[in-house]
Amino acid sequence: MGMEFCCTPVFEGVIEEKDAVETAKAIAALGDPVRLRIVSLLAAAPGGTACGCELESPLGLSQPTVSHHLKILREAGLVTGNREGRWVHYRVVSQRLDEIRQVLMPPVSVGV
Amino acid sequence: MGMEFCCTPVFEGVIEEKDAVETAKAIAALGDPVRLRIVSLLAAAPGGTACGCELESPLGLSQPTVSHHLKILREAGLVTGNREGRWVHYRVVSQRLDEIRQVLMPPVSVGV
DNA sequence: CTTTTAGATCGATGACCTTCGATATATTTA
DNA sequence: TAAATATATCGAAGGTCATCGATCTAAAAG
Repeated sequence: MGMEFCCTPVFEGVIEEKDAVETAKAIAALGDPVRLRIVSLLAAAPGGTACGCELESPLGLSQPTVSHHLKILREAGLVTGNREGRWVHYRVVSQRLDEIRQVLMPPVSVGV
Repeated sequence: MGMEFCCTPVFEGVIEEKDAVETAKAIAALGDPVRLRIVSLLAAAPGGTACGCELESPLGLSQPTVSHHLKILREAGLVTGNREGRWVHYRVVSQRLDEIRQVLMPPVSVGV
């Protein structure tokens, strides 16, 4: 119980099943090579945004498949989509990435 | 290319498909409620270790199922297992968790 | 209003994944 | 050696997921 760390350690107690299901769902959204690349592509895009149609070619996937992955990322809160005319501009939600990273904070106060 | 950050930003360039597959596999290993709880249980265990047989009851799963998940976590480098007599003492690999967290480092230099 | 383009949804298919009982292997104990 | 305990592996059943073509909705352009 030292508490000399900047962020709340994850596994102070044992994570409960209900929380585990919810957290795992968010992490699983990133546990796919296509979705990992989508996040990467959005982050590297000029202005940090890109529309779905711009992702199909670099990913080498069909439009429905890209739309499917974007939906999963959206539902996981990892990207947002703003419609502008015909296009939907997608953007990475950095705060959500931060949250997931904090969940994976190693249990420094317990280990070894 | 500022480099005013303590850690290497993730998405400087776009992650390549090959790397994405490998990284996604590691993240997917944590994208499961059971395996998330296993990591939590190991971290909370006295000395940071526990054998497989101690996990069955709190997880409410059969021995083969627990063994299956431990294998996935092992192959992802997230836990190590040291045999001592009849038991295999499992332990969380904090460094591996750190690596995954760094991969998810938000693209601060690009966003918004 | 018709055509064009972007995006979402539907339905199907094939692959993968979780789970278990049964069984095999490893190691200690009697 | 025989029995008991911990772990790993096998094979099967059931569910979930990624992917696509076809289709529908939304919005701009002609």
